[in-house]
Amino acid sequence: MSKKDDILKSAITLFADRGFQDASMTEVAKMAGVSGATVFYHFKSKEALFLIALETVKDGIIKEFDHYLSEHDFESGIELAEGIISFYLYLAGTMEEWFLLLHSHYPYKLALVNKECRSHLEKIYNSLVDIFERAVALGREDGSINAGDTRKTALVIFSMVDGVVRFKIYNLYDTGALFNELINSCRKILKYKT
Amino acid sequence: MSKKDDILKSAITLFADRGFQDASMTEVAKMAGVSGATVFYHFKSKEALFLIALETVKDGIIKEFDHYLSEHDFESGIELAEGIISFYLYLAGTMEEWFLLLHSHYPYKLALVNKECRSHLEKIYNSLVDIFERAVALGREDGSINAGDTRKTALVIFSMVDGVVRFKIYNLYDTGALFNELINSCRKILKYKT
DNA sequence: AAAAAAACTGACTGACCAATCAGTAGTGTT
DNA sequence: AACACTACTGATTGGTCAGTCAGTTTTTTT
Repeated sequence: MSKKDDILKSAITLFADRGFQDASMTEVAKMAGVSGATVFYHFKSKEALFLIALETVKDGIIKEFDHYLSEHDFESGIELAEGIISFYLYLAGTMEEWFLLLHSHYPYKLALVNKECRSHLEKIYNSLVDIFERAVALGREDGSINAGDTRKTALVIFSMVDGVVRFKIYNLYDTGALFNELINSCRKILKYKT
Repeated sequence: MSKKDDILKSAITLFADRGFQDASMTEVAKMAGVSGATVFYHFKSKEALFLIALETVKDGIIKEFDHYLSEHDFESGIELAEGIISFYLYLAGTMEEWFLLLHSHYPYKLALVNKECRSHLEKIYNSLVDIFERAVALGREDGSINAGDTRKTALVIFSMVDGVVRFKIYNLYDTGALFNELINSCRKILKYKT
């Protein structure tokens, strides 16, 4: 792995763990084992480094979901939906850094004034909601899902799952104990007519 | 309102809007219309000010819910649950600062090393989940709710509602358009047997 | 009105941090 | 070996910030 990659990896860890403002470029450099000036040689500013970190997270999430969906077969829309939910929770456990970064306030503040940041966030959330939406649409075709508006149903399911992820990464509740209840709740939302 | 109150009010606004690290004591002082040193006269450190801000939010949320519940009558457990959800979303709209503060990363990081912070957060979340749980328990008694485990059902509903609130305060989706879908989804989760 | 206590302030300090720059080391090309 | 180019660094700078302190103003008490 190149030093540039080391820096990027350290940056993701530190931005996730401490937030943008509280993670210093000196710390990033130290963690990556390079001098402070080297960080600025590879990334022109702290904000630029953050944007590339966010882009890396974006690409990672999309790639992981593509891989998961291509490797598994599902018998119905509702099974696909349950698979996606399980994988989302699994990913939030193994790649906690990504989700901490996405749950921090900074990117959403930056998005208000920075087009690139806004674009990354939109891409991430649209991709995720699209994945949920496709499952709902499939289920409505095969009869396993009877919920009303496809997009809105996908959004509510996504809100719920992401809400549980937030509880997990902020150490508020034990998500493991909640998994079955979450799947059951989603099943009810999807199965029954609105 | 005393200057101490002015300072506290400004602190809540700035901590919510910029996060702990990015809100400076000088800015708090400026917004409150006092000198920088006055802030330190009333609050011994930035962290102490944050803790009192968090405590104020805690008291505010609990008081608002107490007031709402004492002023309204509900015919069944499920109606109570729907009322609570509506009021939670309403509060997140009118008192956005409180929820921004609760959705920032800092208090949860601080809670790992600071007992008082941990205590405030536990009080807030336990109070809120208890409110949801009482509605579920009531509904199970009067037959309007048939979901399984009371506590876990309350937790999942709370996750979902708080997830939608996060989308709202981070400007990700229009929550207004999602309100009916959210209420319908909750109804399904609560109404049907697990 | 005098004394005491509380509220408040301007000026300052030491620490930290993002960013710069001049220069050095390494790597490949001719 | 000379050249060019990329990767990297130590030292420095200008700015910001939390927190302190000595001293002033305001309020309360006697």
